[in-house]
Amino acid sequence: MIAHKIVPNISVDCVVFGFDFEKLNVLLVERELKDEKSGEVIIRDHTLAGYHIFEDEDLDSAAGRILKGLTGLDNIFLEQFGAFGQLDRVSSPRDKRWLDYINKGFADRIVTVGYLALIDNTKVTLRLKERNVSWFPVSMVKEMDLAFDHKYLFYEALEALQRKVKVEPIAFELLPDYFTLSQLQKVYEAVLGTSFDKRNFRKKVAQMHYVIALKKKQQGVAHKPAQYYLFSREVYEKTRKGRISFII
Amino acid sequence: MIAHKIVPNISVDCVVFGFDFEKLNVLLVERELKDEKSGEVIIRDHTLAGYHIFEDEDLDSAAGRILKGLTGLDNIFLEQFGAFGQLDRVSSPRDKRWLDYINKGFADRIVTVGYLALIDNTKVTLRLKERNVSWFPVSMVKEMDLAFDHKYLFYEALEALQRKVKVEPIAFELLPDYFTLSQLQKVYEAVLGTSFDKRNFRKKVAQMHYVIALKKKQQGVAHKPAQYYLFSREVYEKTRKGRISFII
DNA sequence: TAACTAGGTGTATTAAGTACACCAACTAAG
DNA sequence: CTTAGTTGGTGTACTTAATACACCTAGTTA
Repeated sequence: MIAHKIVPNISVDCVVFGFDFEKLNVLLVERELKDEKSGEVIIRDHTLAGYHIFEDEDLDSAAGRILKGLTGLDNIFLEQFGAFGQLDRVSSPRDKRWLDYINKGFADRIVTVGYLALIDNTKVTLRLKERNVSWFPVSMVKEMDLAFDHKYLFYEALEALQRKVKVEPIAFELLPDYFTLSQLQKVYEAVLGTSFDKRNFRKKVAQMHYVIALKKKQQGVAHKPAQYYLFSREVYEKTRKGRISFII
Repeated sequence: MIAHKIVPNISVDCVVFGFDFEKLNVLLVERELKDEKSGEVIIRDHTLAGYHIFEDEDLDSAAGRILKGLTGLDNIFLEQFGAFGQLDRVSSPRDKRWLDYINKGFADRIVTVGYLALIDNTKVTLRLKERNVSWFPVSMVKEMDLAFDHKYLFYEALEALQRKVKVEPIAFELLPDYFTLSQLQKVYEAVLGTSFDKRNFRKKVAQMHYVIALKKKQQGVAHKPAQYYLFSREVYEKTRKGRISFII
């Protein structure tokens, strides 16, 4: 492993969303600081997944590297949702204390680039517990105190997700390759915090020619088995409507 | 004037759009480098409006400061459209030469935060020529070589503008406080690069209750005088529809 | 074999998008 | 003072999408 040189004042934070067929979850890293002498825990709270960038990597690569480290996955959906450089980003006494202990060499003034990541829960669940990383329901995160300004970044990411999901086919990133229409509906409901009428929802999906029915059906479920569908990016790219209308 | 300490590896670039009732324009700064001995011009091309951030200012403040310097205006519409940290951002020989001469103290690896700015042309036109700054039609910029990766940033900003204008009432930022419906239509057409049917456009505007007819009319024009309208952000905020439908 | 569960379907109404043509009000030129 | 030129302003018919709403189906489990 090559030792990479860190850029001290630029970092990347990832807000990683996952869907467990019930609700939307966020990946948080537990931060724990023990007193050197007594061993007593001084700080225990949560942060987003983030780290400084290296001198020799792009921003996107840095985000990819961080996610790979936490989830073991490559090719995760990743998109910037903003850059954050408030002077008071690291303001609370506990954050300062943390930096005093841990981050000694790093600058006080850090600009962080926020990345929204969407992952298919069924592909992970793996190496999360080795590290102190776990899923938290979005509803719970809203009640938690996160380190630094990460609560703010979380909200910004959530809003970006809600904005984008209405306009781009990114909900599929939260589902496995094959999914049922009920699962698709639940993702939209979980992300947007609403509920849709089943028949109207399916009517809408029927217009999306890039959501394609498979021959497979569910098996071993205690009800009428549902049909599986897949999302074809290829068809999407070809048939996307160049709507030039505006809706404000 | 206080001397501010510069953050060497973080900068802000502004893509400033303006509308002259005909077409969309972008503000570019002429970059000129003369040979120290001969006085011969070695480099002459254009860049976006940008500069490094100061240690003691936020990103938004930095962007605001840069715009204030170029246009004299405060309270300009400003929004991030991305952060750019490619390793090869500064790649061409002329860019390297430029940095050798001018930017001696600065880092090679610079992350820049891109800001989209929209301004009402009628309020500027002022102090632009004192500095080597001027408006270029978007169509012309597409044909120009800009310094660094600024051509790329320009396209990213243009796309962000086109995306946002369809969904948020930002077209008004490009118009004076009072405007006619034809002017409003022309902004949309200039930004999106299309044309709309006049009657359908006006039908749509009629649904926007935050576009309010004034009693004033145009004067001294060689045709039927048009009515003036204004955009009320207040009404917009109150009446914006919480559409939870998705259109993909 | 009955109870349970989620899957799957159609119709009527309303709202919005689209295509399309003519008269009105003002100035400028003759 | 009349005409030409220019942009402003309006309405209708048709098509498409959004919404509201209720019942039968195909499996598993008790």
